[in-house]
Amino acid sequence: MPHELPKAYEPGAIETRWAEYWIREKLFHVDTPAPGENRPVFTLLLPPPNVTGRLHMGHMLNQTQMDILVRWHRMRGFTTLWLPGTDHAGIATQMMVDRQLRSEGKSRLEMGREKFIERVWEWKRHYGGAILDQMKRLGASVDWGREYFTMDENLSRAVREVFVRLYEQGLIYRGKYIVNWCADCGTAISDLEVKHEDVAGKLYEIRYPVVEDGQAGKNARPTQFITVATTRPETMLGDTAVAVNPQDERYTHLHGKKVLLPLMNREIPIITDELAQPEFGTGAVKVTPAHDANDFEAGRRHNLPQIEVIDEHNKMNANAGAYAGLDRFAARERVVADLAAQGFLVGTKDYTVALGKCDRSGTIVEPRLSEQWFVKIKPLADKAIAAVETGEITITPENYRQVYLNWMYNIHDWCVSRQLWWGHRIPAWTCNGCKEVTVSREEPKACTKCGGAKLEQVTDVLDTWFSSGLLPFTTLGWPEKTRDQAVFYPTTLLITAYEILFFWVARMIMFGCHFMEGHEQDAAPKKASGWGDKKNDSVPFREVYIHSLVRDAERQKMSKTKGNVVDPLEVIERFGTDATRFTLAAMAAPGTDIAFNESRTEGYRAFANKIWNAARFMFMNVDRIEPGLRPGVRQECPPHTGVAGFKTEALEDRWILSRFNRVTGEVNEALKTYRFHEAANRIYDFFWGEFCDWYIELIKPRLMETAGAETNKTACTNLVRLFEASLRLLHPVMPFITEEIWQAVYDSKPPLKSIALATFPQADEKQVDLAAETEMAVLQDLIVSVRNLRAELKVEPKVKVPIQVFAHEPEIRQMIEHNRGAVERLASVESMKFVETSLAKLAGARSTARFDVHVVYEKKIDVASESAKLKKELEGLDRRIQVAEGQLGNQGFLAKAPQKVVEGLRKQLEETKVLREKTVAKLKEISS
RNA sequence: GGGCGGUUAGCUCAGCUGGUUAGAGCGCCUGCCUUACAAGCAGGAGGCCGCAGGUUCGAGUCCUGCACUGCCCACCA
Repeated sequence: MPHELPKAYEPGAIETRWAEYWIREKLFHVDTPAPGENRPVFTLLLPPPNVTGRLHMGHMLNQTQMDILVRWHRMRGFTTLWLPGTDHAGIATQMMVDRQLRSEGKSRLEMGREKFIERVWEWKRHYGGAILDQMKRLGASVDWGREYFTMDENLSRAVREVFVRLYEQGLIYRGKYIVNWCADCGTAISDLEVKHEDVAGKLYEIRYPVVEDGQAGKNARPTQFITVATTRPETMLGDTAVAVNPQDERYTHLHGKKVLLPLMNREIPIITDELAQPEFGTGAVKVTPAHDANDFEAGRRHNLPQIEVIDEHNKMNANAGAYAGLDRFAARERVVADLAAQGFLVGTKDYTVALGKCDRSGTIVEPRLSEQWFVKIKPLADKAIAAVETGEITITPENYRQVYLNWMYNIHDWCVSRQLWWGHRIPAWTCNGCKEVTVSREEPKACTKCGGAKLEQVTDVLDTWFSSGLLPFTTLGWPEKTRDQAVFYPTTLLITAYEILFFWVARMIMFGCHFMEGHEQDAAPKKASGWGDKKNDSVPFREVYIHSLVRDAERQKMSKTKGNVVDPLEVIERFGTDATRFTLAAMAAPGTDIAFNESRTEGYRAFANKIWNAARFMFMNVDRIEPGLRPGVRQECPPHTGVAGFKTEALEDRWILSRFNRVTGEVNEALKTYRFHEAANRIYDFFWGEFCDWYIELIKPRLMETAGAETNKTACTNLVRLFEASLRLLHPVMPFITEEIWQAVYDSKPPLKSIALATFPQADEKQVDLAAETEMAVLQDLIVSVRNLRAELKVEPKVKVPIQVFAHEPEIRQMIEHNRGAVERLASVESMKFVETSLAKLAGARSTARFDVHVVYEKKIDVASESAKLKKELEGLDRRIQVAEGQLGNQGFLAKAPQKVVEGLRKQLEETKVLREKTVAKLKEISS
């Protein structure tokens, strides 16, 4: 008994079954190719999801696109490696476990570092695989045998190696600088982790009394003031200067003088510095080196003291005098009130301030002076700039190239230390004695400076992106020189969301270009699409494709707080993975965001259902006509790139084969340039609109017993062959349903373990048949015309009508004659008669340039509405003729337009004229 | 303050390098249970392609300005 498809298409069961099968059979496992093996290579790194993550639509879009390309390459014979893994996600994971502990009434601090980290590992073992399990439901054809975790021992070793090397190269330094401090997370964060938000705030103008020469300072009555403006009055407690611009003549007389800092009664100097811009405010600015990055720089230029007044919990500290212990915002209110009371507040203006908030906790970030580790970025950035400027790495869509470059041009040193416990601990040790820091691959036995044996490892860990930035080579065995590296590095492509262009992509490029300098990829990797013959093999990938953002149906960004997050698994549950994948692919026009619309997914489930039913139709016939065909096909199934063993007996055969090849060409072309939507739509239109709507309908008679055994057999074989090839064409987008039907085609005994290993169709020029396409178009036109007429004449659906056809070209007439059966069946025609003169003027007739067709049916014509309609038609035709004649009479057009366009227009004009004549005749007839 | 994108049918969107009559899905209207499929079939209505100029033989497509809208980047108090 052959493999049966159930009557109803139920994606759930099919999809989980095949997802499991693919993994169980290790279908996507890639062995390291031996030297000399010459298949082209396609390598792709999965952007590692956070271990704490849950699958969202962005992931699904990302993975759908990757999987489409991966399957497509694999089917085209590339050695295709798609490398999966997860990211330890420092802050996110630590926070999650923290929260868990708190709910148990425990605390991280009581527990201690070691116990805590153990606990995180335990958490990871339990829940860390969740997101990858979800991925499996998507059908992602990754090599599960190579799965990694960024905290794996080998990857951690590589991280230490990188850190030490950078340090030795002078590219890592440590120091006390202003960093973005998140009190909630209790750690420094990088510029990228700060999101600015415009908020209505105030600009406070405060006057500082100038200390006059010869006066005894504090007790003297001030005679003049200098007014500064600030949005953060509480920081004035830590002011150590007031700056004016050296060019600003308003303040020349104050150069070298001092002011008395209100509330603190501290004398601070007036300095001249570019920091103060004459145009802004009063032109004088307070300088707080410990709480503002600009002021910090100015402070260094002028050797100013750094007075910290806010601590790591955002509370005022002892240096804030009377304000100590207050929260920074409470302090602000108090400071402002006191300044006003003492007559120092000149005014308050409404002012929009760009508040920096921590990306993760939402807390307002405090610029804070603290000891951190930094990567000196310029030398790395220079290489990363060159790689993109020279085109050694291409970025698609192209506008992101400039975005990337602009960011790189203006890059700042990268603060890589984090005051967390979970992550890669910085491989540096502080000597208990002399406080010297030793950076080393292994724990040092003695201090490099004083020789002391008591050393303690620095408690900070590295920014998570530090380790993920290394993945393109560390996952391939670096720092060892491995065969994997030789083959798979540089990876071919990186597909990711715009959000992490700087976080991740930029860092990978910097690290890759730096650490893989001099690397040469083994064998000549064949290009998926034109990245040319660029020599630089240090780059982490040759191409970057930035996909769009998935929004909700109202174009709103999905976010948990808004509660508009669409859970992909829920959508999958209802419509199936294939339909959901298809939706994402079909909506993924490069550069435009996707407003995820469920009704689209519903439509694509209908498409899957259509495929399903077409398959059922096929099997129904195969099993009746040629029960041995299914295994038979298996036997004669060599790897082929198109439709093998297809016999072109009839017009529809030539036509569908031609269309298949054309569509195949278009699909391949579209995938080459990441035009997923185009690939998806081409297949959709072909399968539904051509294969199902026309081809299947047209061959039905040939499948009927009355047609005879030979005809039956050919039709049946053609159907199977074409279907099988279409499944391969569709497989990258809809892997599950295609696998299910493909396996059934071979009666569960396929020539390969999976359609995923079969060959992707390639267009064969020789099978493109223009004549067949033209003839078919006329035939379809004829059938549709009759259907139209029937509707117009309100012919009862069940009634078959006689028609008359006039075709002045003998070839066309002959072609229609040949396909008489098709016309009769598909247009509910009782009989078709050819006539020798035009039928154009008859009521109940329709004309095209190629033929007139008349439906013979008694029906009173509504003369008024009919002639109105004809007049409107005529107007349109006249307009077209006028435009065309105008163009063709234009010397400029004739001289400059391409031949093809001119000729096309001429032909169109001729046809329009024929049609016009027919319409005129008809109008005349009706009106008379 | 800089930069980028969007504006096409009631809704969601295609329309690549300018070229013959601007497309699709959903929705809507009419009619069909035509033995693969009602998650279907057949037919239909619906568009000054945001506005104003310009370049061109020819503009939804290129340029300029404007309007509305979204996003990103930024240490001007």
